[in-house]
Amino acid sequence: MKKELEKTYNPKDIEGRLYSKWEEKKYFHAEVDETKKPFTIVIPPPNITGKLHMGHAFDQTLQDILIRWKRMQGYNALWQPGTDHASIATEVRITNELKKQGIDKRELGREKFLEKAWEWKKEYGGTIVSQLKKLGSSCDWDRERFTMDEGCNEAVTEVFLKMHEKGYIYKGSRIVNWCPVCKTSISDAEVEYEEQAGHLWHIKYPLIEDDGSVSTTKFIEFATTRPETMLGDTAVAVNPEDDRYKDYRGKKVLLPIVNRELPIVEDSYVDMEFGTGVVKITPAHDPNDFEVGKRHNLPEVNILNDDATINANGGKFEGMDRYECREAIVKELEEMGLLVEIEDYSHNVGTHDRCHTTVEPMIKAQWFVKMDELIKPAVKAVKEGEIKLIPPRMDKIYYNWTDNIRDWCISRQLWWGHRIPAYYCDKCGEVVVAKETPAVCPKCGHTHFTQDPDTLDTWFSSALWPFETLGWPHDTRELKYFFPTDVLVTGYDIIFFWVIRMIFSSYEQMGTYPFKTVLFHGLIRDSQGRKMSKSLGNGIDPLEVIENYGADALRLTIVTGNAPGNDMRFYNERVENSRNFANKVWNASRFIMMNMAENAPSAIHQPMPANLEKADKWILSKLNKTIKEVTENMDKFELGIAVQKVYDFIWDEFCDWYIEMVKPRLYNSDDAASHEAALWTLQTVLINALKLLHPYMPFITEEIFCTLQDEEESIMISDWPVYKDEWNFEEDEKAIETIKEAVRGIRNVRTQMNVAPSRKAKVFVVSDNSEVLDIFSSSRLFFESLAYASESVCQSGKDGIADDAVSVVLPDATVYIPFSDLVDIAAEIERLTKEQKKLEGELKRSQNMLSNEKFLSKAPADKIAEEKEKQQKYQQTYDQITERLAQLTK
RNA sequence: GGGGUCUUAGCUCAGCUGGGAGAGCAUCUGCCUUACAAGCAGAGGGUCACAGGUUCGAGCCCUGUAGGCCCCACCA
Repeated sequence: MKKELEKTYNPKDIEGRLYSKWEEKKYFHAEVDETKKPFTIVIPPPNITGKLHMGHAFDQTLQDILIRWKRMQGYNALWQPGTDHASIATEVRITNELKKQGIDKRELGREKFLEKAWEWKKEYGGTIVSQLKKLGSSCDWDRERFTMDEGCNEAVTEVFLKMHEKGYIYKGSRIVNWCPVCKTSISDAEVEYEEQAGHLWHIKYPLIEDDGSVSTTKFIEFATTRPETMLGDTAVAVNPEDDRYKDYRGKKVLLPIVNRELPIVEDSYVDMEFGTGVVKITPAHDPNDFEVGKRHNLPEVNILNDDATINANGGKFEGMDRYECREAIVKELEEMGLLVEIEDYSHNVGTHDRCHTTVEPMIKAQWFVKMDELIKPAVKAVKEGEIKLIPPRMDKIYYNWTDNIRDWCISRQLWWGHRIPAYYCDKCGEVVVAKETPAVCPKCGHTHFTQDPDTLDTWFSSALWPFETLGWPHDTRELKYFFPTDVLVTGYDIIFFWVIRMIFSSYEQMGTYPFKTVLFHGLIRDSQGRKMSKSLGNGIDPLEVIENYGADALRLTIVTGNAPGNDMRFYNERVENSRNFANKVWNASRFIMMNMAENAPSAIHQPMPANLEKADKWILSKLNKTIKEVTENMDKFELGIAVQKVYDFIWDEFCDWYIEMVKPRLYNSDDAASHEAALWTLQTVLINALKLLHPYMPFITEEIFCTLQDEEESIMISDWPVYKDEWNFEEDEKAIETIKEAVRGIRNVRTQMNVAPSRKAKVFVVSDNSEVLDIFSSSRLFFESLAYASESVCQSGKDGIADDAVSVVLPDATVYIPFSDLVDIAAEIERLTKEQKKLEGELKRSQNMLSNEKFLSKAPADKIAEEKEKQQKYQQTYDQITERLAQLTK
C-alpha cells in the first residue's frame, strides 16, 4: 500500500517515533561477528552533571555521521557509549545541594556522602543520555558504561598497581596547585590563568650588619604581588652575575614583622633585568621558589591552612584570610617605613578551572605519575603515523605538550571518585599498594591499616576508556574484536586532558594504540564569535534548537561549512537554512510520491528501463559522480565538503532541474514508457540521494524512505550507494548541459528585456550540427517548458526567423526568439557587444596559455587538452556573435 | 617568552594533491508556474591583508610585514 507524507514537514512528529523504532529494532546494537569487519568509536563520556550543550552536539553529530555511514557500508559498527563521574564537578554540585538543605559535607561523613552521591547519579545521570538521544545518536545503549562502575574500578585499580610496581606511580611531597574552596590539589592542566589587575608592592628588608645589628641605612629592595607570603620567606635571592649585590654575598637580611634572619642566596633563576634584581624566596608557596629552596637547602615554612587562611606559622595573623592578611601586612610594613611604593600591575593568576578560585601553590604529599618514559611511545605513534591526527596541525600542538611534559598529579582530596588503592600501617606507617586491605604489615607485622583517603583524578579513569569499556582487564571477545578502535572524535580543548593520556595509557596497558585516527573539532561560538558561557548568558541550547527546527536541521548546520578543527559561529539563520533544505527534500519526495500510481510497486527493485531518456541518463550520471565524490570526501573526513555536495546535488540538480524537466512527462500519460522511465529515475535518484544524506539527517531520510518503499525496514541498515559503470553517461551529460545553457541564456535575456513570465514565445534553435539539433528536438518537451517557449523549431538555416529576433549564442548553436513588439536593435547590439568583449578576454587568456611553449611542454596533457577544448568553444561562440552583430548593424 | 592559527563578496564561512574565485545569509528585480513563498527565475557585489620569492601557472607552496584569535609556559 502506498503511504503518504504529511503535507508539511514537521520534525517533531517524526523524530521521537523513529528513534524509538530504531531502539526497539536493535539497529544500534553490535555483537561480535567474525564474518564482518568492525568499526568502533568510543564516545567522549559526558559528565553526569552535564546538560546537553553545543559541544556535545558537535561531538555527537560527527560521530553519528561516521558510525551511520560505516554501518551502511557493511561494517559491524559499534558506538560505545557511557558517562563520566566527573569527580570535582559532581562533588562540588552535591556539596552545594547538601548545603542548601543545611547539611555539611564533613559532618555527614564520607560513607553517607557517597550514598547521597550515588542516589544523585541515579536520578540525574540519565538526563544527559536522554538528551543525546534527541540528537539521533545511534549509540549501542545496551553497552552503556560509567567511568566509576565496577568494571572501570577494576581497571583503574589494576593500572594503579601495575604502574606503581613499575615505579611509574609514586608518592612525593611537591608543590601542587591547591584549590582552597574545593580543598583539593589539582593537576597543572586544570589550572586556568586569568589576567587580573593587581599591584606590585615594592618592599625592603633591612640588612644585618656583620656585627649582628640591624642596619638602619642598608636595605635590600624587591617587589612582590603577594606580600602575605613574606610570612613564609626563608631567603632572598640575587643573580650570581649581578655586580650590584656583590657586597651582599653571604650576608643576611632581617624579615620584618616575623623577625627571622634570611640568607641572601645566589641563583641564576633571578632575572637581573626585572625590577631590582632581587626575589624573596617562599619555598612553600611558589613553584619556582620551591626549586630554589631545594637547591639551597632552605627551610619550607607553610603558612596556610587548607582553606587559605593563615596558620600558626603566621603568628599574630593566624586565622586571617589570605587577602585580609595581605592588607594587614602591607599596612604594617608601611608603618615601619619598609613599603617603598605600590605600583598598579596586571598579571596572570592561576585559577581552578571548575570554580575559578585563585589557586595557592602548596607543598603537599601527593601521588604522581612519572611521565618521561610513559610519553615516549605516545610521541612515536604520532611521529610515525600510527595514529593520525586530523587536522594535521594538531601534531604540533601535541608535540608542544609532550616535549614539555611534567609529572601528573593524580591524587585528589575528594570523596567522589576511584579511591587510591594504598594502605598505611596504623603502627609503622608502611605504605602497601594492593587491591584490598592487606592482612599483615610486611614491615612490622601489625594488622590494622587505613586506606589512603584520596581519590584519583577523573582523567585517570577516562584515560582507560577505550579498552576498559570493552571489558579490560578481562580478556573479552569484545576487546579482541573491537579494539583498537577506529576513530576518536573530540574537541581540541581536551587534547591534553584526555587524548594524550588515552594514547600513553593504551600503549602502556595494551601495547598498542587506542584508535587509528583522532578527528578534532573546534568550539561552537555565538554569532559574535564569543565563547558560549554561563556568565555571558550567550549559550544556545541545542534542545531548544531541536524543538524549533528539528534535530536534522541542527545536525546539518553543525557539519556544513566547517573544516576539521575549526571553530564555528552559530546563529539561527544558519539553522533556518538547514531546515529549509529539509523542507525541500520533504516536498520533492512528496511530489514524487504524488505521481506514483496507487498500489504500484515501488520502482526501486525494477531493473533499469531500456528506454531512459537523455535527461534521465544525465541525472543518473550526475548522481553517480556525486556518490563517488561524497564517499571519497568522507573517507578523508571532509564531512563539510561531502554534505555540501549532497546538498547541491539534491537542491540544484535534482530539484531545480531534473524534476522540472520531467514534469511534462509525468503530466502526460500518453507515452507510458516515457512516464515509467521518468518515475523509475525519480525514485532511484531520490533513494540514493537519501542514502547519501542519511548519516547527516537521519530522521527525515528514514521517514521518507519508509514511506516510499515500505518493504524495506530502514534506511539506516540499507547499503551505502556505490559508483556504477552502467550509470555513467558522458554523452548525455554533455547534451543536457547544452540545453541548460540555452535555457539559462533564454531566461536571462527575457529578464533583461522585462518579458512577463506568462508570455510564451516561439523559439528557433539554429545549428549546422545535426547532433545538436537532435539534442534539442528530442528534449523538446521539457526544453519548451523550461524556456517559456510556446513551441520550438530546430533548423539548420535562418529561414523564417525575423532579422530582429533576440539571439542567445551558444558555442555550437544560436537560439532566436522573435519579439516583434519588444525589439530594440540598439539594445540588442549593446548586449551582444558586451558579451563579445567578455569572450575576447577569455580567448586572449586561453590563447596566451596555449601559445606559451613552457606551458605546452610542462603542463600535464589533460590540462592542455582541457584548455584547447575551452579555446575552441570560445572561438565558436565568438565567431557566431560576430556574425550576428554584422547582421544587426547592416 | 614558546607554539599554533586566521586575514577570500556587506556578514558568516568553504575552497581537497597549485591549473579560469564558491555557498548560505543580506541586497536589488520579476514571479502565489497545481512539490515547496521554509519557494521559483534572474542580477549586482571580491587586486583572495600587504610586500617579495619559487613556478609555464599561486587564494593554495616559501620568506618577510601588519592586524586579529587561540594554546602552552610564566618573571617575582
